[in-house]
Amino acid sequence: MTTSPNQQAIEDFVKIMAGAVKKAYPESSATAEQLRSSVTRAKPGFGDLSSSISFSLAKQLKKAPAEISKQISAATEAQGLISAVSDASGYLNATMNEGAYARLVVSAIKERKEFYGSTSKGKGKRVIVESPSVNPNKPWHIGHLRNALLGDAISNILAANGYNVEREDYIDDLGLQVAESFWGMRNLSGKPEGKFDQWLGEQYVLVNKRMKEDKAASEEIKRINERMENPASPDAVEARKLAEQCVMAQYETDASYGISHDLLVWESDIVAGKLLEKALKILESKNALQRPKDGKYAGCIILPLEKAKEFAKEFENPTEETKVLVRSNGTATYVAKDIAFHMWKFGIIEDPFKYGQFMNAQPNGKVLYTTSGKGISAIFGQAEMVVNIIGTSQRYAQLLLKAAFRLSGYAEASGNIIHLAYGEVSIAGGSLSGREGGWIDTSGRNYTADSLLSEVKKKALEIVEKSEKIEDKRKSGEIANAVSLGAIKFEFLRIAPEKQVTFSWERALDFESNSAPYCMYTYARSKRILEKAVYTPMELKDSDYTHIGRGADFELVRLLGEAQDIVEKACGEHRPNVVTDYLLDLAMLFSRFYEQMHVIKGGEAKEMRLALVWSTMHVTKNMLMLLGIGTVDSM
RNA sequence: GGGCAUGUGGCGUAACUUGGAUAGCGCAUCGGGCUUCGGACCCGAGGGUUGCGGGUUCAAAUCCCGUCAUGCCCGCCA
Repeated sequence: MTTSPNQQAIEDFVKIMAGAVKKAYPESSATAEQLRSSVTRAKPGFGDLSSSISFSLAKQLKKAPAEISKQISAATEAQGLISAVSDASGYLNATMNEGAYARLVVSAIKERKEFYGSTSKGKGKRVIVESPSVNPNKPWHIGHLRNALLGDAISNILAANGYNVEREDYIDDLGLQVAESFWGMRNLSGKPEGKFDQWLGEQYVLVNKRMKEDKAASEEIKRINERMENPASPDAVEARKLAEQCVMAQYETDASYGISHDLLVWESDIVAGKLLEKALKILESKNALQRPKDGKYAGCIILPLEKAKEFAKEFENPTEETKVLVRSNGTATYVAKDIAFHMWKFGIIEDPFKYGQFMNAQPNGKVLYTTSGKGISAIFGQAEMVVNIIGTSQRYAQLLLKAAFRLSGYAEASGNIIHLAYGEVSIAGGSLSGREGGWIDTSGRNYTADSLLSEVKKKALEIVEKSEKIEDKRKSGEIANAVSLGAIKFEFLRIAPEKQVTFSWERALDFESNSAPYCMYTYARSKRILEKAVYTPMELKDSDYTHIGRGADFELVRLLGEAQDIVEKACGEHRPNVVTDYLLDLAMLFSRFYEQMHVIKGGEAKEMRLALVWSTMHVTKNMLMLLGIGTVDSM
């Protein structure tokens, strides 16, 4: 287990305090854990680390915090990375030994390079991330994009914490939407042109309008949908082909955003594999189900929820006493299907799938597998943890899912289903409904992921072409592409997942400050400085570490020493915006450092400062990678 | 009717899970800085009763209760 430089400093501070507390107040008790959790990053002007332990001890000691901190402070003996401890209005403030800490941070980065910041917390644990699961009859709009970007970032962050991550995309090819599109292909006159998902999505809007006006068409679509449930029917085979063609087009969007997956799971394969029947059998054997003979739910299979009240306060509402899993006509509800799918995810149900190759040229170079009627057997699923990137509107459905696991005795799995609920994306004055066509803008600038990327690219190219820093103009397109992807991804990821987003073109096209281009600029800038200095990273001499100051240089060291803490936090909270915040701090501090102290003409401090530039460059790159954002050497 | 989430300067947001010193950052506004390592930058100024009202606490943006606003959910629909 790797301990970050910051954590090491905190440990030293904790040791010092433990010794001092014992000496000053032998009658008191403060555990290492209490001391540890009392430590925070110090406010500027109060050293490097602060502890509020005196406030907690005040009650049991019946003394004023200021008096306690004074006594403890007086009893401290500096050791390790901490050079001094003082007290101020009740707080204990520790000052780090700059040279020793800088040495620790710089050497850790030199040693671990692209792995600096990563941990082995989740080593050996399989986790499935499900995202973005877009219906296979329309293009991704910017809401789906938010989902996909969160899924990609969370997957990267989990992987950086040592988890074995499986990226899955669930394709609901049996929904009414697909039946509608299927009907449209047969009955409307338009012929596919352009990108298939875009075309199909536009047609879907037309079919949907028609359904409202034309009762016969509406009835026929419903019959098609019923036939699709039978895997052997010609309609099922044809509809699957249509959906596959659409998914193929959607994966061009995946690829253009640099996103890859491991597996597509098709609803039709879940049905063919009889997952639902197996799941119901298991639930029944655990006495979690009921089959009422009369009353409101006569003929249904239901999941009673009274017992769920004990563990989820959301179930306290007395109107929700039950959830229907199978209707009286024998068809299953969404929640039932989802329970079955999740039993497969956790390996509770034996794997009935065969796997084929869907694509072999993804951005990460890996094959994209798909569930299929034929193909090879392989090890997918069997996860210990499942992260579902699904909108907040599905909160209740996800709770029912967890409840079903809990009620059937799979308490551990239930706790390991994580619903990463993100706020849905809207546009000023409207929604992005696929059905109603809210994603289509008559100005030609759509709210699709494809359209967004091409608009942002246009703007980026304008800026790039004006840049004097790019010597090789042939690279302009490539650079504009990288900058655009970064800008878009960062703009979505910097906002906490649970917050709703109202999309704005103005913000999407702003590349200044709080943005990926700002962070990428830091990288390109540091890279160029190192080139000019003809720098090769090597061991610094002891004397070099005496040239670390107390200004932006040490602040930078502090931040660099926290990278791993950030990666752990982002993972534990499932919040990529922890990483974006860190990157902004890092870029800002680097700029300040650069303005304040000359690197190449830094005299005796030159080697130390170059090492900081080199370190910042690496850490910036590592952290951007977690967000799926690449770097460019010039921009 | 019930439940969940959100509410922070004009706008977009961070800190809330785990209470801690002066609520951080960006945009916009105003003022300053390129003959010096990359100006997609930096420095400075103004702008806040953290929706509102109570409570707990030495200490509340953070925890508890109430209330208002916004969004979403509460089907044998999909």
